[in-house]
Amino acid sequence: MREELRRDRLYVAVDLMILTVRDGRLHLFLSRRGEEPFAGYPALPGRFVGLDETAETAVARLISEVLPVPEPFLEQLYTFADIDRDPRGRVVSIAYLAIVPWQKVRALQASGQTALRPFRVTPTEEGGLYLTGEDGETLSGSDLAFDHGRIAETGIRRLRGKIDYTEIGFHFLTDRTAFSLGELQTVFEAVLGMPLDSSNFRRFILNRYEKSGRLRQTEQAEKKGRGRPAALYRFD
Amino acid sequence: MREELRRDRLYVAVDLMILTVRDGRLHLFLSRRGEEPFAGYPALPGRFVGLDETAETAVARLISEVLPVPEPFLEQLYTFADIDRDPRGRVVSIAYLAIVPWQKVRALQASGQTALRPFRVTPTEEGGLYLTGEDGETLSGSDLAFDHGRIAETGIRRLRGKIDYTEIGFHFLTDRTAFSLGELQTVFEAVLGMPLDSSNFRRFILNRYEKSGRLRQTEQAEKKGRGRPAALYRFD
DNA sequence: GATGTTTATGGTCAGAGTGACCATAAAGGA
DNA sequence: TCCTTTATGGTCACTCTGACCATAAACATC
Repeated sequence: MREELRRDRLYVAVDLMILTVRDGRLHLFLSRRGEEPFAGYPALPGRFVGLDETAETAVARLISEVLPVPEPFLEQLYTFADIDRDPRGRVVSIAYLAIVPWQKVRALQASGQTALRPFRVTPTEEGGLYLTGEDGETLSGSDLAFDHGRIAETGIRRLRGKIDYTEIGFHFLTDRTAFSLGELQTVFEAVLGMPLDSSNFRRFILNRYEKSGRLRQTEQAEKKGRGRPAALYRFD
Repeated sequence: MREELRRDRLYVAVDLMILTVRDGRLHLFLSRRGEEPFAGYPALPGRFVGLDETAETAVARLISEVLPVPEPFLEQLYTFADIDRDPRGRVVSIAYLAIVPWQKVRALQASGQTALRPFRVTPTEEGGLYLTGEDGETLSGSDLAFDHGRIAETGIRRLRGKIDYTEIGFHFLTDRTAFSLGELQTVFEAVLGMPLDSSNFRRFILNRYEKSGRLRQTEQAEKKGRGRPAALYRFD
């Protein structure tokens, strides 16, 4: 979409918040804009919705272009339709939330299959947030292109609000691979931004998901590092 | 918007679910389409979003045209972007939820200021719903124009899910006018579709909202009909 | 190999919240 | 006056949750 946007019509785009938990911290993937407007600014990956695609297919195509992990978890977040949110013209943006396991991103990072960069997310007391890049670069919401700061704040708030009464947290872990409750707790702690009591956490999760059969303990046990080996579970 | 839609571009519309509680039942307001497509079908009121308006202003203008109650509660619901949802062309619809107190609608009804008709909402076990008009006309979701049945189902599900951990239920009652806990309970029962224990309900509401000061008991008491007069409360 | 560290797991206890009841208060109607 | 109706208040058992304490099973260090 290099050409100018026409001023006499209205466009629909999707913008995508891709989230992961890496090293016990919540991270958001940002691209860097190459073109005006906001050239050089960090931004959420986005694309225009074509006549031949739904919002969902547009998002699926977008993620396959910028971070091709198979079957990421997707959820529509909110639609932003302020008149002046894009200086090129009138663009209505349907924002989506994507959740990917860090483990799956890692291979893509190494082989250079993505230009996205992870930023550590630190929410502020007032509902805002700031973002820290791997090189230490620190951004606040207003440093993002367009209204992407506001979109990101909305997404983080949504995620935080949903994690303890939906199964959304499980999507940070690799599907079809067993995980320990400790790993799941790390996800929850990263999302909520506070430490949790492991004993209470385990009781909460097992009461909620094991009795209903959604979560099953596997035969295997953890093999690696320090500490007592954890039992491994499988979800769904 | 009588002219044809162009096939080479994309349009954005808002569709509005206006809900009220009347006689202890949840009602949804529907219009009847006068033109093709779906001429004669019941539908959610909607309008196209112009270049000079946000989605919010489009919704505000829409409701002032079809059901002019002052300051209705509005909340964005979901954006529907299926390719074939409108046979005229590609129309992306941002659905909104509006909540109005029945008392405020009544005057408009009497003076013929609205062509909308209230339909009693009855959700089914499977997440669908059917709608009953004042004349006994019964509709299922698939009897509505476009994908409005699906939109309505989404809205009802959202409302039910939110009523007991947000203050959304209060918006069914007249702002700036005191109400009894019995009236509030009627709202909750209508939304949830089941009777509640009045003693437990009162404890729930007072614990939740009175201690934080959002809900205050007024000096007044109910005057009317049978039974012990209720204390009147004011919210916010 | 004994000891300490680390992580996983299990249990207790008090307080909050909730559903199912029962009881009483205050009005109008028969 | 008695009955019905609605509002209000309280009890009791059960669940959920946060704050702890204790034990288990691995590795690390000396």
